Amino acid sequence: MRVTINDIAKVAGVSPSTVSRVIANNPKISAATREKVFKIMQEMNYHPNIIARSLANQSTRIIGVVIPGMADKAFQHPFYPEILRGISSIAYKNKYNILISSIGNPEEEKHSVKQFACGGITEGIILLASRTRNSSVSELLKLDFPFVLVGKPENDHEVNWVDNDNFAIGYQLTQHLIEQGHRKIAFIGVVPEHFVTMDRLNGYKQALQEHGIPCDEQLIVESRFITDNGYDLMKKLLERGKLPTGVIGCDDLLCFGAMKLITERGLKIPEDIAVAGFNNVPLADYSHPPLTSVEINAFSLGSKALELLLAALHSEYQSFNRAIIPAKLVIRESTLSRR
Amino acid sequence: MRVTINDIAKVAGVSPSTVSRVIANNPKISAATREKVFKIMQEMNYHPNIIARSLANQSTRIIGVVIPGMADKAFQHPFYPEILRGISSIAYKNKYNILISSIGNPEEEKHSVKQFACGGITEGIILLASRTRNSSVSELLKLDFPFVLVGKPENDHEVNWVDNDNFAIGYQLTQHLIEQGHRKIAFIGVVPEHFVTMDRLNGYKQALQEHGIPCDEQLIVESRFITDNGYDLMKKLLERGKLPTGVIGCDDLLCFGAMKLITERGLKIPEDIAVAGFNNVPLADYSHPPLTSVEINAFSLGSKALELLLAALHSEYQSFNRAIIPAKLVIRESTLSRR
DNA sequence: CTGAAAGCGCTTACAG
DNA sequence: CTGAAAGCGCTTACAG
Repeated sequence: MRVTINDIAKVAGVSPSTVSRVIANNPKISAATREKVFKIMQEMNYHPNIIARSLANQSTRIIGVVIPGMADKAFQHPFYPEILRGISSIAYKNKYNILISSIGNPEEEKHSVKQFACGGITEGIILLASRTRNSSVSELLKLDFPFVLVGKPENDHEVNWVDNDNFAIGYQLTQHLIEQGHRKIAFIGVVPEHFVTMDRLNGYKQALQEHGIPCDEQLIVESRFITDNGYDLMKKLLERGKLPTGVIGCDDLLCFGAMKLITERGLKIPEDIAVAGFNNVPLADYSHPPLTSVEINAFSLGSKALELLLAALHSEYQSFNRAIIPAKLVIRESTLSRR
Repeated sequence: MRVTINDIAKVAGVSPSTVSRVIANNPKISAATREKVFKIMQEMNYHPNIIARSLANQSTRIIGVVIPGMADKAFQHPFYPEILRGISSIAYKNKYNILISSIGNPEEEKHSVKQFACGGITEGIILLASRTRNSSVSELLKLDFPFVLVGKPENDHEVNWVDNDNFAIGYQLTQHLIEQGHRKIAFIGVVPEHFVTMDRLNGYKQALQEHGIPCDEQLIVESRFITDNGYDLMKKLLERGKLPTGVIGCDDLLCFGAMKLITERGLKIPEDIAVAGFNNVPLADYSHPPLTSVEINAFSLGSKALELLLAALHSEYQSFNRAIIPAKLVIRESTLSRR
């Protein structure tokens, strides 16, 4: 069916080895035969079979991306496409391809990870963390298969990982609100199983403490899922009889919901309540008022993750590396008191 | 290094063929040897090499997904993850894997498409349309490689494709506004190169016409990119001296921007201006006020696309199929006049 | 500079 | 029910 190396070898009157060497740009081939073979390859519309090459080379140039959150609606967060873009940009530069896990539930995730790691399809895996206890991490560790985690692992030392400094981010955003004169600052959307939210919360607590503001646990609203909506969380907060002057939401999307409730209650943002989020989603600019947030550079999280992975694959010596991607406070109207 | 079929054959004292048959669950193998071989496979932690199997089978069970819009920020639209989820759900059920194109610019896209199609890695391709003139379509057509387009092609007849009926959707949404008493309805965000937006616009025009409302071209605001923001488009509209009572944005995200400007100008939604969009992004529920939109079922677009592709791959006879995914008007406060 | 041969790890008619 | 052999389409030491 398809044109193979043998077909063009025959037509060119050379051996398959020679054709292979022409393709590989082996310098030992004479210019004459190189030309001749190339011409015939063109004419016969030859394209190397990547699978065969992978088998012979023992190298597939495919990396797997496992997205645990893909099952649920959270996957619609702009964060994920940005990470994928980042991964993809580095993949292209290094002639790698990206295989993504097709997963609905944790069962399928496990299966995907196993298949990627044991099936010899992928050379390495990028795992997008979503839960604190990620069984895929221990699985990959057990298999001794190269991978990079996007997000903080349970144990720093045996894993390659990339993340923001979420503690610092939480601290920074809280400090910004304190500087704007707030002392009653709520923190909504903490999911205890998610390191990200816990780290941000701890940053918040630290900032309060350093400014001599006692931490009121009643101002902290937990959430069971990262997808819970801010509207309900905000409502829960108000039902506790707490009326903060500032609200930090663990994600911008939560903030939009919270802002809706605040407005419905006839309160003004930022005059009555300032609101700030994390992740700087594109819409943060277009909410009403525009939302102060923290740009986490998801693109860089992705590209750096693949860089680490490729480094690990091509390095002779094993080491466990970590990369912290800088984040940046983006101040908008939702936290600007006009005093 | 890795355990191969030969290794376990030796240990089990059978031939590699037998091991292969055990793996393939060939019924001709005796229960006894089956058990024995399975046990040793377990003990030795054997996993078949997918690449080798692909080469022998001439079947990779990998399908490629090419995302032309991946280059730009538009990829952050919740639409894409949803499509991917849809594709992925069907992929998992059919034991297929998904390879995504790593592309930044049209050049890279072309390269990806060629590689996927000619390299023998993927058995078929799902192409997410983004431009009217998609060179990848003609490329794949020329290569006679199986693919399904998500979005409407230039020529219906030679392509498998999946889409919503965007004309009907545009019509439906416009009619809803007309029913709410609006006669001065603007339509913003038309990108002439995008079939989607043109079809929706034509539906709008048709609805106006059927209700005896003359179409005022001044009320239609074009956009150069799908990523243009609604804030600016809305501003452009108002600068023309046109003050509609209803605004339809070609995408919900545009509407959020438009709503921001409207509110800034001291106008009320929906009392002064009703706003409605398409695509029903998750945030439509949480905007202020909640945004009327059209649910396009992106998940189904994706899953149906893969279903069509698999059908095409496994069918003996070639045919060009088309699937229209139903959409549903979701009415929220942004268009509910309280008269 | 080029070719014959072995090998990558599997599958599958063909015999028996 | 099982094995020996050929083959999938490449690559790459080894000779020459």
